[in-house]
Amino acid sequence: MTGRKSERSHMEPVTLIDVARHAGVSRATASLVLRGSPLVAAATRERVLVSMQQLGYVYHRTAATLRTRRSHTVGLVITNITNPFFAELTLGVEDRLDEANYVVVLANTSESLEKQSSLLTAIHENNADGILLCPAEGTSRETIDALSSGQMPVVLVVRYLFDIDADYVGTDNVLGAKLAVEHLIAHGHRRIAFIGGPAQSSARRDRLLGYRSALEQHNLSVDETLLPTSATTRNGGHQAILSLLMQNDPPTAALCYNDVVAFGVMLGLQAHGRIPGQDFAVIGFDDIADAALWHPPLTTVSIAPYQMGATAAQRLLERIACPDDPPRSVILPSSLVIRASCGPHDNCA
Amino acid sequence: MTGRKSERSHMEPVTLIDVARHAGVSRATASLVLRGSPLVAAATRERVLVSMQQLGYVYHRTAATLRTRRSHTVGLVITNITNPFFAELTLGVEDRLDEANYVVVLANTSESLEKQSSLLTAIHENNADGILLCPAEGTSRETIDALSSGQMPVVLVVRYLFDIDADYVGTDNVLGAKLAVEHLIAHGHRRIAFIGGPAQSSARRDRLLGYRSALEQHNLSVDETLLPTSATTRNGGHQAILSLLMQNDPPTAALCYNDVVAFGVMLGLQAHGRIPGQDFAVIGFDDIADAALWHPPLTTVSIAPYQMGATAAQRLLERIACPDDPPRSVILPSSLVIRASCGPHDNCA
DNA sequence: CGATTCCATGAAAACACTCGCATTTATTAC
DNA sequence: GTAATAAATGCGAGTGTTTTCATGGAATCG
Repeated sequence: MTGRKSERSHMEPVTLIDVARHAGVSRATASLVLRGSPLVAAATRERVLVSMQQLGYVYHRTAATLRTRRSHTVGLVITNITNPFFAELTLGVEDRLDEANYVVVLANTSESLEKQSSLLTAIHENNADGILLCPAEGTSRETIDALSSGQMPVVLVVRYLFDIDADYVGTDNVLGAKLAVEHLIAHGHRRIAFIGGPAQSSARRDRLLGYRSALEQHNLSVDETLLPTSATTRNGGHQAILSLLMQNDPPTAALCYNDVVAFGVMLGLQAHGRIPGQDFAVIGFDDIADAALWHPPLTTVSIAPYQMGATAAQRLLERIACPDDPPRSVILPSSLVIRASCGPHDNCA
Repeated sequence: MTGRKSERSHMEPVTLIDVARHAGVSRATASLVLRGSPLVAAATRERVLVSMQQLGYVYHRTAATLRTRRSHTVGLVITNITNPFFAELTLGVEDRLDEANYVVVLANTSESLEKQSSLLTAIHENNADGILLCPAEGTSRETIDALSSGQMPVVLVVRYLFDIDADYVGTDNVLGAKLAVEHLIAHGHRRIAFIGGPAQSSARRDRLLGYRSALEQHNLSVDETLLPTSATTRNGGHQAILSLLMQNDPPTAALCYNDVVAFGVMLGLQAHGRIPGQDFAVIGFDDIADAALWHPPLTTVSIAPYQMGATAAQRLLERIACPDDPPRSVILPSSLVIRASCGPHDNCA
């Protein structure tokens, strides 16, 4: 007898026709079973399912995609896979899209335009039904235009582009930053830095807007040397605070572009012999899970990454369903979560 | 005149036939151009390329996959997207696979078997050419068998399964843990904890093996109450160290399952008024980028996540090329990176 | 100049599935 | 028992690409 296994190992993949033949029905019926159509009798359905089981059939989504022009796949393109903010956002996206029976393809650009461009075409070539995109720094409107003029539904997350009218889901960065800076001012700080983030991103610009507005409202001037950009990493924050502390008139507090940068800043302060929350006030942005665990626990602007992901996913589903609707922006609220990184008793006058 | 744009927006996607017609060749020729075949004259090639450009043609990989049975896609299934270890490993995978013109689909199980199973079938249905899998805790051999008997090349990364002979790329966990514990012993520690990790994973078991072996070699007994498992997160480490410190005879040092857990442990120590590196020695595992940035910098077992990803990718490519070769294990070396979390002057007798 | 070789090209068959429509079978009402 | 209706199934064409094979044309050589 020939070994069953070696037969197997060279076997052609089993198709719907095989299943149909095995179950004694036509392949159309088998297809209906597959898609849970009510048109097929319970007994028949059962028989077909058993055949699928026995033959080890696996659904050939690729072929189905070709026919239906629907891949049940969407791409999620983020800029920094290392940042827990995006991890949490990704979870929100996946949960919502799971419900709708979509598979999400996660891709990471590391803020590189070339990488982004090759990832986008890869996603496009694979017939994704839509794309969730956090545009890398310097992304041009043509990139988005090329996608949407090619019928690809796109919704921007976290960052938007100024010169293009596209779907966007983000948070109220201006308000969040303003609340944070007001909190610092209320604690008596006058020299307040704004640290980090990609120079060109809408997120940094808007947060900086809130920062400026709060200072102006309290008749404080903005010192442009206190606004360093940085890599959006712990290391970036680390470097930035170190060089700020070297200044003649160093700041006494900082609002950071995000929590990861804030962690780096706190580490840098410690390395410099300063104690965050005592010597120096630090506020983050995002409110990722780790923020509450730090020592001291980080005061930060909460922007609910999970919910943001879920909302963006929802928006994309709507866009896929109605490709001709006008673009919409969804701005989620932000709020200040007060912990201990601005002083032992953060509640102020 | 009808608006060009609205025409566009309802236009059928442009196919190879359109391109061929536009360039005045057959679609076969166009296809050859697409794949860079030397069979087509330079002038003709140019003409076709221009047509593609002008018509905005996008390659329909799905259709090509159907025909060639090659999707140029591989799945990478990890257990914790939040852990920078996996982020770095992912980078290694992507870089190697990019070179080979593969697209990697990243999927995250959060250590859930149901999630893993649904992700695996999704990847299978989408005709991935292979899968890189870090099996979630409790994964059965049947899961892998189902895949490979269905002709799907699989290589395990980071963790292996005991009862199955499959490709595997990992590190020398036993040696790494042994080196770490010996370092702690040399620093005079006698009560040494091993904290965290998924109870059933090969990685925890092997690291524990090295831990035991080092203790035995120095005639130290193993206290089973010092070996808590935990969620493989900062929070998990945080909780674990807190309850360890509540014991009658608490440990004075800990080897942690990985760096993330070690960070949590250090945070927990601080919250408990202890100073890691002075009061208490901590060693991590992985050597992710953040390890060097912590305060104090973390002594840890380096296992080169990026290289591990690249190696695993390489192994998968080989497996795809030669499906019938016998499975192979690749064990990468591990080494101890001494920094400051075991004392101010880590270099010992 | 004729024959041989070599290249470039086009026609058509796969690939595995879905969908509209036609056909068969079962159910019910009178 | 028959007709009308409803339910279940089968047929065949279509999805965009790759690949084989045969053919026609150009180039080369004796």
